[in-house]
Amino acid sequence: MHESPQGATVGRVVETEAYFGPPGANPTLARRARHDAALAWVRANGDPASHSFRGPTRRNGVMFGPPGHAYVYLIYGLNECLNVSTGAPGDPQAVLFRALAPVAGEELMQKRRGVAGPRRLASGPGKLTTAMGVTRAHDGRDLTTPPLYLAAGARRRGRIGVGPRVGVTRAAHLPFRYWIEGDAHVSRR
DNA sequence: TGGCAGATTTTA
DNA sequence: AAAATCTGCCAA
Repeated sequence: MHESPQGATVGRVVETEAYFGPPGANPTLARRARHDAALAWVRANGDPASHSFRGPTRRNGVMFGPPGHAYVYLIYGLNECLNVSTGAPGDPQAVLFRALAPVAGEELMQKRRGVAGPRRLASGPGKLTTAMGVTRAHDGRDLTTPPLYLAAGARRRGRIGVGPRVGVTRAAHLPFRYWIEGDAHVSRR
């Protein structure tokens, strides 16, 4: 949910990816058999695909701070990506929000996206931040309080798909991407 | 200090 | 398929 001067936009999270840190950290996920091997690998090798893998920088500093804060960075020179820090201070984990199903403020999302069509307004990490009006100005913000915050809500029925993270070349085998199976607003491959 | 790869999206 | 275009990282 983002309450901006332009209006409010709300989305239901339908796709995320998990990122961990350097070797020896404490990777934590819901207990699933297929994750046991992956988490053991991360404990030993760290997560080379994570921005925090090589230690703190000006860009990734939020990942090393307390959980529940926005980590927003620029990718490929033009798109911004929104993450939430999830590890305890010093444990640089984060979850990338890859796609939302619009719930409210669709007109504003369309305006921000510069499109007329009602569908697929936030089906990708860059499209998501554009639609929600999230920029690097939100980097470090507490995501538990307005204007930009996460709120508990009813979860859509359906299985949660699990697979490799998109666009990742290092540690490409790790199954840390999650999506609502069958949801039309998941990003396409 | 230069070169390049990168958690992407859009257009030809 | 390829451009747009910024950052962090590593080599020199």
